[in-house]
Amino acid sequence: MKRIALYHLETLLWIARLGTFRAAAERLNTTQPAISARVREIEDQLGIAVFRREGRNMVLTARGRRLVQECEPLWAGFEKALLTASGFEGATGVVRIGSGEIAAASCLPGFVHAVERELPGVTLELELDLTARMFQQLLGGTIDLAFLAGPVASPGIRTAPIGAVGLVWVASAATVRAGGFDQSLPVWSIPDHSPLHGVTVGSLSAHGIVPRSLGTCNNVRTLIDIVSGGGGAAVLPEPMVRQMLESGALAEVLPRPDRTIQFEAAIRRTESDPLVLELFRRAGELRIES
Amino acid sequence: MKRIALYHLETLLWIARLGTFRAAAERLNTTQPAISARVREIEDQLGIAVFRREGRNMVLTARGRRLVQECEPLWAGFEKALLTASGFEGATGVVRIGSGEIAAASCLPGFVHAVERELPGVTLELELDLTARMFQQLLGGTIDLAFLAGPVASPGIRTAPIGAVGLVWVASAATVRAGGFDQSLPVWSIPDHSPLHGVTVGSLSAHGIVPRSLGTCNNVRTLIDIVSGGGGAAVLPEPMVRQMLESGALAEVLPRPDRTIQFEAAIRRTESDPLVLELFRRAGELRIES
DNA sequence: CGCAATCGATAACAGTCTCTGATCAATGAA
DNA sequence: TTCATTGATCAGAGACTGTTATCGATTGCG
Repeated sequence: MKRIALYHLETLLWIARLGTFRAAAERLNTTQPAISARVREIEDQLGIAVFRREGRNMVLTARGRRLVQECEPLWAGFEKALLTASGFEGATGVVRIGSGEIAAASCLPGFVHAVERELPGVTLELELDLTARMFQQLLGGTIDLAFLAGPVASPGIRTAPIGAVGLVWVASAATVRAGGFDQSLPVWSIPDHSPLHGVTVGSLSAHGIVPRSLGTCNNVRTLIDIVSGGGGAAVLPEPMVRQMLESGALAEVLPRPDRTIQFEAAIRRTESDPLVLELFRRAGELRIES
Repeated sequence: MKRIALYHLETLLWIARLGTFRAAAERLNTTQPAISARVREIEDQLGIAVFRREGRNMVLTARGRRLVQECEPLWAGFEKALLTASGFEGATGVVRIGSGEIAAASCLPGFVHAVERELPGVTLELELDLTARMFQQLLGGTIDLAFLAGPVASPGIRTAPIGAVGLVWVASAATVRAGGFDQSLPVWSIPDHSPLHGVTVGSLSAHGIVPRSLGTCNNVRTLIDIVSGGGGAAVLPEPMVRQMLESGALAEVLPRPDRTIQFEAAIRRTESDPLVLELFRRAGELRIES
């Protein structure tokens, strides 16, 4: 009984969350046989069946479910006790972070740097994806913490604002020299998932402009490449193009839109891992500014 | 961080209780170097000093003390969750039981047998000692559960009555044939720690008997040997001499005293180990009768 | 002061455990 | 059926844990 370690319980909790041994193995950075072995150890030690075969999946038995329920708060409390004891300096573990591309450009460098400086021992695994998919991944347990653009709200998700960045209308210097912003200039934007899209459309109609075309690209870096290559104009986050504006590669072609892009950090509302909560707290202390 | 197991915490808790690594090692049925290694593992994992050298002892640091305080209920919670999950059938561990000699004769056989039948995997370590010393051992953590004779009360100790046995005045058959109980017959008893002593003295004065001598022996079995060898008369628990009464080796020499010997189970009031609490609960369900 | 007792640290070695990687059987979907 | 997925199993390598036998440091006692 005493030979049950914390990672046994952690394993149990992640299997319960993710549904399969394999997913838990991936989440815990190990292999499926190792997960099987841990489960078998738990069952041997306790002398009960925690899982029951159901088709090709394993499902918690009644006792197993109860055990998980009882252990979850205990495990969280335990992690918290250990982490606070070491002032989070001895924090160890892997935290998966998802981020939208715009948020990544603005938030991730500073955040990652701060974590690596203040919490060595914590490994971050970053994954850039669309905001929409991020929610699934958060709720599904594939990621623990997300950085998103635009005010979002969803049941089961807890968010904290971490700042905003201004927007600018830019086009390549060559485009400006060739006549500036007129109706013949293509406009590029991000698919309508993103708040950037709304700002682009709104700003165009506010200026009474109907562009020749409104192209979209789901990758902001590529979009910048397109614009800087003379492909048209776009509304972009100021920090992402600041350098190119300063170097003259890009130029502003319309007044800056009033609206800003809000950034938020997000976690599961039911998150109990103290390390994730601590990272969320620290993320909330980030102040992103133009 | 995840590599900390439950026994690491248990180790910490027992060091905190007992004061030295060595004592904890003995209590946990292992060696002192193993304890040192566990402590080092905890400190390495947390990156903090849990103990500080103080003369030739190790003392908890402020952080260490806090960690212990926070972990104690968590550890108990884990143990309880695991034990209840397995219905105590998978219970594993060593529980130290202290017992007075009289209580041992009346309570231990049944209790030990029940535990071995219903809770295989639980190892009991029995130690017979004087009631007075039992309290020290309980409070000091050397034993976890005690069986005692006579109503006792002490701060820091929780007790539960588990029954009573009647008393008989006995002497050897030879002694009875030689004239029965008269003033010339020596009386034997236990030192005044025990309630038996009070009963012996009270019963003598109630019968107006002043014995030739009142010897004491701190070992009841030896005392029985003395009496059955013709050495005198004594007040003894009925179950302990029943067989010798039936076989005729001993005979009753005075009316049975009204008073009985009460038996109680005792644990630390602060006890948190679910296994010990469970054994205490089961002990409380014992019903000892004459 | 010297001596014995106690405390904890350390090193070497043996035994055990745990993980990985490569399979295999069972199940369900195309 | 064929293929993809899930978990079980097994052999081997590597890491970990515990024990024994020591050591240095400190304390208490003559």
